[in-house]
Amino acid sequence: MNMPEFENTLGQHQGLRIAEVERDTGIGKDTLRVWERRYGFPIPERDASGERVYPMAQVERLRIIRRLMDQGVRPGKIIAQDLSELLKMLDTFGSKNADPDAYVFCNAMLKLLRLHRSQDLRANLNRILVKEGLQRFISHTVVPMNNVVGDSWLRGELSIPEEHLYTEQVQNIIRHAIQLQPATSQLPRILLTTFPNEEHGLGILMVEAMCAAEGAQCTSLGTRLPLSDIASYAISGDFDVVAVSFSAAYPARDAIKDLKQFRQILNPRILIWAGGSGLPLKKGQMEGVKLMADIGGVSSLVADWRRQFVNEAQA
Amino acid sequence: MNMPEFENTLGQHQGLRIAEVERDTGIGKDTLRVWERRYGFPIPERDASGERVYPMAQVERLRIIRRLMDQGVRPGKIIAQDLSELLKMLDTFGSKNADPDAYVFCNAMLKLLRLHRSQDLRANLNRILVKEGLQRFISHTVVPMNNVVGDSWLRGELSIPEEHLYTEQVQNIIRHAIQLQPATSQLPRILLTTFPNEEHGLGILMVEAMCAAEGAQCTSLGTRLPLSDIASYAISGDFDVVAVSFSAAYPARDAIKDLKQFRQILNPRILIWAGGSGLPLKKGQMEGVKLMADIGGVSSLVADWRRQFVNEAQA
DNA sequence: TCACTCCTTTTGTCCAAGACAAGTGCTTTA
DNA sequence: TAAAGCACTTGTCTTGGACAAAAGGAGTGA
Repeated sequence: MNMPEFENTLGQHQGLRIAEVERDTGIGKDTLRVWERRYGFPIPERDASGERVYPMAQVERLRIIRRLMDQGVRPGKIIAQDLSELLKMLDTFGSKNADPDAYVFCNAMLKLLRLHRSQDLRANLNRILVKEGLQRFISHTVVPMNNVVGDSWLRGELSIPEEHLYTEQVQNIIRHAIQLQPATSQLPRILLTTFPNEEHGLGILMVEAMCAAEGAQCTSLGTRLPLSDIASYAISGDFDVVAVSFSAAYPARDAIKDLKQFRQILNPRILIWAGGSGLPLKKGQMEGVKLMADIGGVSSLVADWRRQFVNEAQA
Repeated sequence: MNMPEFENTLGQHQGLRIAEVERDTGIGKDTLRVWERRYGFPIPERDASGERVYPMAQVERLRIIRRLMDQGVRPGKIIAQDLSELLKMLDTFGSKNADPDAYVFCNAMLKLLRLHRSQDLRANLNRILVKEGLQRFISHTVVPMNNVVGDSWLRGELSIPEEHLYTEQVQNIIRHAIQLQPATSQLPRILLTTFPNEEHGLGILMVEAMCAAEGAQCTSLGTRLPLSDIASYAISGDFDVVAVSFSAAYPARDAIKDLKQFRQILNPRILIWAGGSGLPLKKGQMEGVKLMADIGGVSSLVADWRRQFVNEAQA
């Protein structure tokens, strides 16, 4: 039962133990050891009893590698590479900024974020929400901001706390707006959640906001729900749709694989709506699975569903 | 790269892999293996390639063992014991329901939860919030409900989706109430978050609610933030206090260890407030770390801080 | 009765090197 | 163009041993 081993005086942490590196980078212990064996990185120092101690520099580099891998780069290509190479590679990843107006606004918000002016950030976002309405706020403000924030984070221009702060603020605002919606009994009944490996709840919250604004009955179960539990809850609660989202960090193939598996165990009567940047849109359609290509399309998805439902009811 | 392995048809998962057991019980892979060797439990089955497959029954039992250990029981005493013995022991630890009124109310809410009547659940909770006020709502309604829900879940009377639903509803209500608080510039400035292994945000949200109601400046960064990032953000944002919470799922051992480590890297000027059921309260005080034994005490913690701050300012 | 030290037992984490299967990507074939 | 075969990549699991921190207990002295 070994100790954190924070070196000598005054919180100078010179290195982390393997369990701590796993915590901070999300890379498993086994993986760290096998990388060392195979690729020659990271090569930690050893403490008095021969256990690995990872210098902070290596941990930082591991974080960068992790980010690149989240973008789909394969570890073998990058682990042994130079640090400057890694940083250069990070720059090549970035999303296309469509709307120039939004772009200007986003950068202003980004500046507030970097200055940790959370109050101002919230006030500004709230202002836009009131001005534009919930749905336009989501599709024309939150979505581009997510992209800008995501890109900045990728390049290391934003720290993790700053990224979290942004997410918290936006979530609060959206949740607040949803709460203000009057209770409804209109169809469809939509169940919202994410799969066990997806811990980001912002995506599904945005979907909920769009649907709630259309007057649909939304029930959110938060994140990380086992597939079988979602399926049984959806049946017992008589839902019409299960909506799930995938963040960019979700491995694209797993998304497809998990969706297929979920489609198999879910009652065929219930539709699946899937969205998020972790989803490869080009991939083939599945029966009974609608891909939400952009968040703006969710409104029309609800409308389409109602049209079909009415048709079936008439038939 | 082994798969989640959802067994054959219809989402009948007959067993879990060791990584999944770790995820669901919070007991580490190494620990599971060493228990098998030493105590003879759990003894999982093996799949075609010789890898451990834990039957659900064993996982359930592990959950119970885990819960008992969270209460301070030592593993050697209980791992080999009979299941009925374990359940009996668990009853002796059942959270003390002090207030009989609260108890009745909680069970009514529990019934709503089991019926998936989320609207009614929300309405009821909201009613209590309005009637009692935010702080009393938290300490006299949410806390007992958390206990009741936690106990029910442990005994398998609640499904995971039901537990999630509860958490979502309560979080929404509390977040909503916090948002309604006017902006303040009173001290202390409090930074709220959780450590990387703690994914439950309800605890820290409750703390935020208590502090916000006292007029303190609260900034929440959500969950799962690396220690070094918390520390640097707290310094750069000129915070007076960092508040963290530990759910019952957090290994008590790690809670102390991580707190010590964090205390070392955090600027000594900044206080740490730590709370939650994952925290062994009997444990010795640390310099510069206040333990929030019960959520009701948070208000007075803020008051104490202010008194001390004023004294120092006068000196 | 309490507080302290010393000693034994308990207990979680780490290590090493090997094995393996799922996924990827390249090449060949129809 | 698409399917099929094949080699390569990569994360996870395996075993049994080792060790240090924490907990419990015994003994001692105030």
